[in-house]
Amino acid sequence: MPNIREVAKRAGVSVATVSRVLNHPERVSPQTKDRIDKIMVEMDFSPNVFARSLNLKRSNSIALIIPDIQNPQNMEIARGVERVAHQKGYNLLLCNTEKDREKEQSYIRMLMEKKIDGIILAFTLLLQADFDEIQKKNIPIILFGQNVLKKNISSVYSDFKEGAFIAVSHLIELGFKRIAYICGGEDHLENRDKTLGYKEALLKAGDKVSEEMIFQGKDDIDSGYLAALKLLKQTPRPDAVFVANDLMAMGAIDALRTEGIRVPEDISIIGYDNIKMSALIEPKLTTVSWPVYKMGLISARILIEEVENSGDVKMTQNIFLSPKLKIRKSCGHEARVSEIFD
Amino acid sequence: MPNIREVAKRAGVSVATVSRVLNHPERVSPQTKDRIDKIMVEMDFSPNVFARSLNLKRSNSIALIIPDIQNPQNMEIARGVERVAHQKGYNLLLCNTEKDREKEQSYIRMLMEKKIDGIILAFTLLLQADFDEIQKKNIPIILFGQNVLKKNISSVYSDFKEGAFIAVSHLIELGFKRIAYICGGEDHLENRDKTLGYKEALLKAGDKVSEEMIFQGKDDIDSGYLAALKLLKQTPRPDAVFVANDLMAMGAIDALRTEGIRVPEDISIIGYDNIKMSALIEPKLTTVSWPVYKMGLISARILIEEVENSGDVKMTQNIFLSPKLKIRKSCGHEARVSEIFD
DNA sequence: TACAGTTTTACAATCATTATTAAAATTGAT
DNA sequence: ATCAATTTTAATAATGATTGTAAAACTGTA
Repeated sequence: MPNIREVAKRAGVSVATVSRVLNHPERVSPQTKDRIDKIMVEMDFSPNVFARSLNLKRSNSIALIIPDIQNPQNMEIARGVERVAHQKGYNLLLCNTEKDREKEQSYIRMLMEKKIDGIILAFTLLLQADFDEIQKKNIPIILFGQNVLKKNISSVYSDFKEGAFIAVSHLIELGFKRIAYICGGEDHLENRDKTLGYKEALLKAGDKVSEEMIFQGKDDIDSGYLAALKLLKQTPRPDAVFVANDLMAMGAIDALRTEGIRVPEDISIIGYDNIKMSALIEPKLTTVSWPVYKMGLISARILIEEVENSGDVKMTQNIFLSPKLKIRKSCGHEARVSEIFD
Repeated sequence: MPNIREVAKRAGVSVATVSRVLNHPERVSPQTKDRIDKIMVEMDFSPNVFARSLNLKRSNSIALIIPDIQNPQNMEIARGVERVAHQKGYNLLLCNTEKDREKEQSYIRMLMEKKIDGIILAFTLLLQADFDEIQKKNIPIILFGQNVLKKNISSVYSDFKEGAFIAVSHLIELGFKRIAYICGGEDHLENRDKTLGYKEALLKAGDKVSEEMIFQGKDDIDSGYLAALKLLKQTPRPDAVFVANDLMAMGAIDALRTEGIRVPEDISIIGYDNIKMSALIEPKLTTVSWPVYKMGLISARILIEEVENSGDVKMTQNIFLSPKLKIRKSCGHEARVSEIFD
């Protein structure tokens, strides 16, 4: 593993010239550049990144912090981010917080010490104090999926309140009267937004919101299963359920099936996320889709932009992509429509 | 962001002493250690990782290379690896090759330049030449899921040939006579192993292997769907299918359902992987399970062990975990058993 | 040859740490 | 108080690339 000095010696030039070939090739004559390039491959030389980073104060890596690596939506973010990062020559550090604020904070600390170039924070549990800490260190961050505009922090988000509103309004239009709600962990802001959307849709339709119709889940399959079992004990039994994500919806459907309840004939279900699997279960899940992968791409792009233009005045971008209803079978659309016209 | 010199000055000691407090606290008197510790918090000092790495020639990060971030099994590996890495104070670089050998090579090159401490290579497409390259640089690697022992390279694997053998043997025991096979990308070694297992099981049972019963998939849902459609055109129609992974199996079941073929009444399906979702579809999928998450944990553990003991003589470990049949509904076990006793 | 313009050099400083070696301080025993 | 042994600290070198400055060595043209 040769260093720049040896390359310079072999080429009969100064280290400054070799360095310039590496960093400002336009300031070096094409002939010498070619010659030095050749010698570098020949010697299998590549500049020592540690030394370079020490000097430049950049690591050429970005980090993605997600709450749950087992959630396919989280992985879609990662897929998008990885793609852009690799394409732009950045490494991607993956940080899975397991929905644990302490682990998230520990990661943040680790990353700041590591002098990471930038961070994408998805569905964060951090508090304002934590953000202040990060901003003090001047590390660019992108907030992903957070519908709260923070001063000087760029964000990429989808409106989960709106999405929930659309979903529940759909159920209302189909004529359902007792619409239950299985919500996700309330420490996550986007889940609170969904709750707001659920309530607002009911209120707008003149229905009243009953807390007994809200069942607490924890964003994963098993908690969806459990919530559905509880929900069945409710009398009168709900005739439709809005589930805050597809994973829980799939758990819920599984529970209903084991209990012999038919979906959508006995109960309609609507999910959120439009994960790939939601089209493979029986009945195919009606759900709210939002462009996670694309949002992952965008996040990485604007993060890297911020990293590379950190000299200029900072431009804070807040990018918004809307959710859309994806109608399939789990709300028995066709069946219901005819019922309505009975 | 103070440096070690400023801390030293403030404490009235030399930088060497501060450094020793950081790295060999036992070689420093408890009083001065305490005093300097206090000053370090006070000044919010943390040692510069670039300078440290430059000196120590280690980055404190490991990389995980996987072929497909969208495959839940791949993410289970990542989950295990991330857990151990974080616990031991390492950062995890995530590299998604998208099953592209060029991208995999480009990552390897990037990582070697980055002087990564170690690499976990899952389901690699690399050739011997690539390995030689890596070994020349002396970077510890762990091969994941590769049933090929390479000299001086530790590995963690499950026997996919055996798993396929178990699956197909199960179908044979259930009395199926025309057992088709939807295989995964043949450039992946573990898929070739599964093919071997499929053939061996048939041969052992005295059945003959027919190439027309083998359908090429590409490891994802859609290719499973397509393969199933082709399979239906076969006459006589297969009465059971071994699918090389659950993702494709789910795609296949979806195709069969759209074509009005019942599973397991008309065709039985057995998958591979036992992904969480496989228990949520209708019918619940019979499949072969293997401990991916655990293997992820182990991989990270032995990798970090190798990284940290790189001074000692190297111990090559080859760790093996066996697959197990998970019987659910998609082969119509109960139904079939009774048929057999008719 | 002289001149302007471009390209390259030599050298030092910088980044922040750790390892090595040598020196200083402390301890206990006499 | 003295000496040796031990502990603790200091001083310096090494890690490898980047950058800047001032001087030198090349171009080609007139």
